[in-house]
Amino acid sequence: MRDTSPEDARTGDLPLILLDWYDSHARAMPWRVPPGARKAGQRPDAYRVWLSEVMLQQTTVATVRDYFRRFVTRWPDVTALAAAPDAEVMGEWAGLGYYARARNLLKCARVVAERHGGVFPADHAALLALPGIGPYTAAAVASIAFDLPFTVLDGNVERVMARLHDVHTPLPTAKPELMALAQALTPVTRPGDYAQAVMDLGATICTPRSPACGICPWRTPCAARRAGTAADLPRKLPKKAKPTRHGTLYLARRSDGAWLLETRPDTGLLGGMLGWPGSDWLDAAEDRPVGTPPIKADWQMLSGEVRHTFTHFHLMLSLRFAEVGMEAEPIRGAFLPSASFRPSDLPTVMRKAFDLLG
DNA sequence: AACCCGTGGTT
DNA sequence: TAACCAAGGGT
Repeated sequence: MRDTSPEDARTGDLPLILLDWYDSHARAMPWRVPPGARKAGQRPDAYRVWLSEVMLQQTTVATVRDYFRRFVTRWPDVTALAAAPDAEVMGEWAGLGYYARARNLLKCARVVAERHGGVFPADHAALLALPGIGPYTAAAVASIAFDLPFTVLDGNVERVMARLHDVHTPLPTAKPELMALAQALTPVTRPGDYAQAVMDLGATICTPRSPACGICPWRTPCAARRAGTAADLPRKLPKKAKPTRHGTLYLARRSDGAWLLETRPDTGLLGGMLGWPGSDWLDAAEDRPVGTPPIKADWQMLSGEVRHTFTHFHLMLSLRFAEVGMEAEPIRGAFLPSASFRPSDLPTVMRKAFDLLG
């Protein structure tokens, strides 16, 4: 067993202290190879690492687990994913949010399939050049899948570094400073396990609200713990208030059970996703926007209302419902046969509207 | 550089 | 209940 006394901290062996902690405290995840197996030479599949990392962008592990399992069951490798129809991938992603991720996921899979022979490049710069792979994900795949010594800087690492070094500069200004501190600690040995170890530390011990400093493997060298500032770090610039927008959705059911839906344009909010036709969504309107119905029908207003909050605004939607005959011609959207309509293919705000029908 | 882009759980 | 937060990337 390696020595983890305070002596290590003073001699600057923080990475080893953390790796020792990780060896016994690593969280188990479907895309992860545990530290014991990694030491025996096993490496995680780069496709699974990449897929999990994209899903985990701004998304909790608990939410990602089931999506990840469904994706790898349906598309076991990048070639299979690259061959999938857009609508199937967007439908499987529905509910996860940040739908540009799914569009870029497909673009990336197709580039890897066509230009890299179906193999993810073991090269940081080549990874960074792929759609949907930014600085964090490139470093994560390079280190976790290929054990290349790159430094991940996500929300966890920012928090851990801000506390370890008692950095009071608010985010996002502090980002370059925190990156430099994180890079200085990244070891050449086991960089993949180290990257996952820092994130596990941030997720389980060095948590945002009440950090468990008493059981932290870095409690001795931690400057914020010494200063009593851990729970207040990292500082963040205040966020803008969210405006409230209003709009109307139209839900039409044909006599054969088909639903009138449209695929949204692949740019902007809910881009590329299935949804109910409706009005524009406007700020604090005196009169709620009604727009133009997508089909000629006897529309009835529903009493209920959909409330939903996006990243940067609240939304309140009123609903109108109609039953139409087989001869009816949509002005917008297309009828989707009930046999091929899965409510789970809808983004959450649209599924809320469907659920409101009962 | 600043803004856009989802959702669900926690406090 | 409202605010905060999560393995960020694109433009």
